[in-house]
Amino acid sequence: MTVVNELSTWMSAAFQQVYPAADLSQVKLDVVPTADEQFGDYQCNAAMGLARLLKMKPRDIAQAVVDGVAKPDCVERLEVAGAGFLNFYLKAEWLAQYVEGLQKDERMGVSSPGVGRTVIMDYSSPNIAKPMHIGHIRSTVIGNAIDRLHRLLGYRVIADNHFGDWGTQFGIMIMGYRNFVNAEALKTSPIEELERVYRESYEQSQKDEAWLNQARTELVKLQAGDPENLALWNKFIELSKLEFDKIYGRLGVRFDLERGESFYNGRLAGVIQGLIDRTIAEESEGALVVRLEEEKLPLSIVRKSDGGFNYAATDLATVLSRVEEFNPESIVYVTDERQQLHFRQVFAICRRMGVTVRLEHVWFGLMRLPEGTFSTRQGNVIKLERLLDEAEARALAIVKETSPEMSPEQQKEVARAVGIGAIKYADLSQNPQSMITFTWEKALALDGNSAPYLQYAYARIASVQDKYRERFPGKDPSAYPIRLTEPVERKLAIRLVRFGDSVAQAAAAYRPNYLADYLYDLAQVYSSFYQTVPFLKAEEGVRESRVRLCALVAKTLRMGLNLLGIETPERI
RNA sequence: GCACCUGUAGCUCAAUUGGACAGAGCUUCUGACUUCGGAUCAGAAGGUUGCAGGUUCGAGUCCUGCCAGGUGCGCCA
Repeated sequence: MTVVNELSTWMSAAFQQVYPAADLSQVKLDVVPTADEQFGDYQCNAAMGLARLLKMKPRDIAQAVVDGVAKPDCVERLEVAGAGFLNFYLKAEWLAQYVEGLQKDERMGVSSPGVGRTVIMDYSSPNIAKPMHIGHIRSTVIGNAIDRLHRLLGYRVIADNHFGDWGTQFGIMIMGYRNFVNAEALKTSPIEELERVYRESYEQSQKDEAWLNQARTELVKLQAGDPENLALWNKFIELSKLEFDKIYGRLGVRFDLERGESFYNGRLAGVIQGLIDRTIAEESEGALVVRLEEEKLPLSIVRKSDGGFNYAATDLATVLSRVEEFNPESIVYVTDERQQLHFRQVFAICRRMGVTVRLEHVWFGLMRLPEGTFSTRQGNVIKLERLLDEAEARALAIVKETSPEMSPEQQKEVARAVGIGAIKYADLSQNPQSMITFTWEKALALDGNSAPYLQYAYARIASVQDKYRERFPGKDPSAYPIRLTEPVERKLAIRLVRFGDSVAQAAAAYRPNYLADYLYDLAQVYSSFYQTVPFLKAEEGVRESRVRLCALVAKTLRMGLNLLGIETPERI
């Protein structure tokens, strides 16, 4: 149980006790961390909200609680301040005790609300036969962080990479392959060659009607199971997956399932028939549509007038299939903002079909270049591979300069962790929904609020601990109690205590940046601690207490960064 | 035309979902002991939160109207 939960529970009971007649259900009684440490460690803002309900002054309401109810054990002082805020100041000894407990707790105070619950995560989902570019990194990195957060909270997470492997692009693709492919190029860089072939065939189709018709024919043949086209299609998938796996390997991303859209082909007709039978869908201009006026949404086409199914049909079939097979509590999609309407329509249709699973669309802002949006056709895309290479190269230049004593292999390894970490953190530290303008400078920043700042803090702690063992061989810091005497130590302890809440909050809101914020704040307080008080030169007892605090910060940073998919080398 | 999103310091972004005087980083300026890693720390400067109203104890956050940008909207996924 986290401190917030404990205090919130107490707070509710306290209000209940003092105002038994009031209907408290409509007021938020939660206790939250204070915005500013001058107002204590935690605060409750409920008294202001209750003022109208009780027809009393907020400060009087708060004061009555302070006077009328015994404080919880952990609280030193409970004060009424400002307009009617209730400020909690925790006891130093209790804090120290709690922190001792965190050291023994492998989970660092993170609770397990997800035990026995299943969530399906649908993220990354690149298109077959196209290279991954910077537009794919957000879905992959944000989705993976949300995935990891839920796993730690005890959820059974099924991460599914829902490849785009069944679009109309395959007709054009097959035509291109037959006419333009260069076997040599296909061997050395398969995806780039496939992309080139696609582009050429696409251009041809734009100016050549016969070409386009032939492409359509090839698509129909493929969908009808033509062995030759099927073989080509499988080849595209195989080559693409090899390429994707390289990227996923570098990013530390793993999926439990890799089911492309084609996996659901066999179910499409049945699902659509169900919509017809239940009169959810109707015919209009030859197509089959679902009208969504009640939901105030534009209608959705679920089957084209030529009888073909589109992505709405696929997504519906996917939901039904997932529900049937895994019975999840929720399905979470991580895609860019352009798909908001689409998912709202799909979710609305699901509800009409009686699907009760919780459906969440976690959308993020489109990534664009300073000169505008990028697109495959304009050819101004930045390949993900190149971005990762560049990040590692820049990190390597710095590592060589600052850690010349390391072996070249070690430098490379550190540069990898730092470079990839920097890229991920640049994305995860901001609100997913904000639109981001890509610049090399920002994506690869290595100072200030960045992954290397956190990794640096971690590496310094590792160094402190090595030096401690060196200078005081055989000594166990845990034999000494944790003492919180300096203000900065108390500040640090409060941060440690908040880790569990921070993780829970980030997961519940699907907002990894809450956790990134927390970690950055923790590292800042630690850096200040590191700079202002001596560890190894402090007197016995104080020294051990501080070394123990260092260890706890290290543990928290390691766990927290791991949740963001960022590594923590012992030396950087 | 309709719908959704965004607008916060010179730049890039936060803001515990309605809470206390709006916070960081970058940039600029000042300082850090022959001490545990200076990829650091302490400090300064920088704001009418796009504009105008409204709701209430309290608004960057909610409502209305404008302005600017982005995205989507019957046969691509």
